[in-house]
Amino acid sequence: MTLVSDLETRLQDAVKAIVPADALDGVTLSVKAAADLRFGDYQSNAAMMLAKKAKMNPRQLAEQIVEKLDSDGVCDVSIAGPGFINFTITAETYSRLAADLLNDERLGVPETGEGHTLVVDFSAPNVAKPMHVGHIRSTIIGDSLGRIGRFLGYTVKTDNHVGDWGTQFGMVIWAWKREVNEEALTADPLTELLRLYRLANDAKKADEAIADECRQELVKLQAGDEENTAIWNRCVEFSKNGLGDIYDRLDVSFDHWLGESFYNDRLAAVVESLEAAGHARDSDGAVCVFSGGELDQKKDPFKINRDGEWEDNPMIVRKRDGGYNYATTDIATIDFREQEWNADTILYVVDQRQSLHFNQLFDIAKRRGCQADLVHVAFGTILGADGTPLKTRSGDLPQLTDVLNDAVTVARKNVEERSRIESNEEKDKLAELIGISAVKFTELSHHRLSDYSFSLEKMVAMEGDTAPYLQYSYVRIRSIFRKLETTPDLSGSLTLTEPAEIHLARMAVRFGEIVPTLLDDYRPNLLANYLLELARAFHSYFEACPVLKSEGDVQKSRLALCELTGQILEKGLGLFGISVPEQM
RNA sequence: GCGCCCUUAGCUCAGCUGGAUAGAGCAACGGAUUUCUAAUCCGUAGGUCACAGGUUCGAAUCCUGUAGGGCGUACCA
Repeated sequence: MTLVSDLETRLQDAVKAIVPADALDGVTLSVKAAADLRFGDYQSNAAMMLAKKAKMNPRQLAEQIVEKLDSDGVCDVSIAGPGFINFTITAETYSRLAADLLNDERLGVPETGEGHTLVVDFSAPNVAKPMHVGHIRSTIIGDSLGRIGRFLGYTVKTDNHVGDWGTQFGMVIWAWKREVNEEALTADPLTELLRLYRLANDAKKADEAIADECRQELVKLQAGDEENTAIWNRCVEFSKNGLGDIYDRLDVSFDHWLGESFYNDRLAAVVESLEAAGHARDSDGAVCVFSGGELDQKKDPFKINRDGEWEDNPMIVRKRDGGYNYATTDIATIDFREQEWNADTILYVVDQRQSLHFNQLFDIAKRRGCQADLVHVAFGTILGADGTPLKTRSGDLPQLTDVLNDAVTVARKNVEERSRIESNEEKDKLAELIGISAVKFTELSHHRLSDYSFSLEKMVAMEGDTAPYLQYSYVRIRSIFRKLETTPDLSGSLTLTEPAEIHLARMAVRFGEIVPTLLDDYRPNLLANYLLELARAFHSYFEACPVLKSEGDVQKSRLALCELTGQILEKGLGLFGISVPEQM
C-alpha cells in the first residue's frame, strides 16, 4: 500500500464515523501531495467538499474529522485555511518507509494491471520510406507506455502495424518497374527505395494518368500478381532490415510485427460483413460506412456540416477501383486483436490529426460489437523552426538517423571535455547512450498533445532538465559505492534527520504513487517530472549530506538512501527505455 | 462554412477530473570546487496564466463568447 492510500484509508475511516453514508455519494475522499511543503506533505479538501454537501461549517467538520482520525504516529494532522486537512509525515515514518522500499523489488509500485490485456499499437512507419523525425513521438511514447504497462502487471502486446500494403507501394512498384537501379539497391537499399518513391510521387503529381497507373499497381499487388508480389517482398525485406537497425539503436522492440499486409486476406470478408449487417453500402462505386444515427449530428463522426447542411461523411472501406484502404485493415485488425489476443484495451499511439479516422473507426467497431476499450493516444504535431508543421511529403525533413547521429556527436564532444573515462571505446559507448537518451527524454518530458517544435539544439541538450542530468545523479551514487570498497549491509532501520535526507526519502516514497497514474491518461511526462524532482532532491542532498565522511548509523542511512535513489532512477528511466551508465 | 486542438516568464515547456503565495530548464546576473564526479549546487531577477463574462467559499484548470494560431473535413495514411 502506498503512503497516500494509507492516508486515504485513515481519512475515510474517520469520515465514516462522523458523516452518514448517504452524504458521501459522489464525494471522493482523496488525499494528494500538498502543493507546497509548508502546508505539510499531503493534503485533503474532503472537509470542504463534504461541508458543501451537508451545508455545514467546513472548519468545524474538519476539526471533527481530525479528532476521529487515527494517525498512528505516521503523521501529524492539522487544519488550515478554510478547512484543508494537512498531513505532515514524520521523519520516523519516512525512515521506515525508505527502509521498506529497499527490500521491495517493486519499489512500492502496486500491480494495478493484473488480468488485463493491453495492446499497444505504435511506431507503424511506412515501409519503403526511412523514418524521419516525425516518427519519433509514436515510437518513443508507445514503447514507454508498453514498458509502464508491463511493470504495472498488465499483459502487454506491442505491435508494429507497419504500412506495408498501402498506396505508397503502388507508387514504389510503378517506379521500380521503370527506374530501379540494382547496384544502388545493393549498396544502400533505403536510399534507393526513397528515390523511387519520390520519383513516383513527383510523376503522379504532374500527371493524373500516372496516379491511376500507381493505383493499378497496388490493386494488382493486392490481388496477388506475381511480379508485383516479388518486388514487394524485396522492398519489405530491405526496409525491415533498415528499420530494425534504428529500433536496435533506440532499444525499442515489438512483440509482434503484423503489418497491413497480414490482414489482406481478411478484408473482403470484413466488407461483406459490414454490408450484410447494414453498416455499409455502395456509394459512387465505393463501399462506405455511414452514420449509425445514434449520435447528435455535431458529435457524429459520420456527419459533416457543409454550408449549413448536415451531410454524410462516410468512411470508405472499399475504393471504387476495388482496392481496400487503411480503414478496412484497421477494422480487421481490431477483430484479430480481440479474438486472438483477448485485448481488453487497445492503444493507438498516432498523430492527433488522425482523430477523425479513429472516431469513425471506434464507432463502427462498437457497432459491430467490439468489447475492448479503444483509445487513440494522440500526440501533437512536430513543428519546424518556423512554427509550421513539418510536412510528411515535402521530402526535406531530417531523417531520424541523422538526428540521432547529431545528438551522439554532441554527446561525444561533451564526453571528451568532461568525462573521466579514458578509453576511446568506452567514450564512444557512453556518447551513444547519452545522445540517444537525451533525444528520448526530450520527447517524453513533453505533454503528448503539445505541438512539438523540433529543434536540434533542444534534442541534444545535455544540461538542466535532461536525461544526462538524471544519469549523472545515478553516476554520482555509483561513485560513492565504488569508493566505499566494501559492500555495506543496508538492512535494518534507518535514521533520517537532515532536511535534505528527509526530502529525498519523501520523493523516493512517491515513486509508487506516480507510476500507476501514468496510464490514467497515458502521460509518461508525469514520470519525467517526477524523476527530475527526485534527481534535484538527490543533487541537493549530495551537496548537503556527505556520505563517506559520515560514520556509523548516519553513514548507513545515507548509503541506504543513495542505494534506494539509484534503484528508482534506474527503474524509472528503464520505463522510458533509457539505461544508466556506471560512470560519466 | 463545420468540427477538433492550442494560447502560462525573454525562449522552451510543466502544472488542467477546481484548492492555499502559478513552477522548472535555458538565457541573464551574483556566489560555491585542494570535493563522495561542477553534465552539479545555492541565490537574484523575470507573470494581467491571450481577452471578456459566468459558475463557485475558491478558477491557469469548468462553462459561454471574442481575438490569434494549428489541424481535419470520401476514395492518402
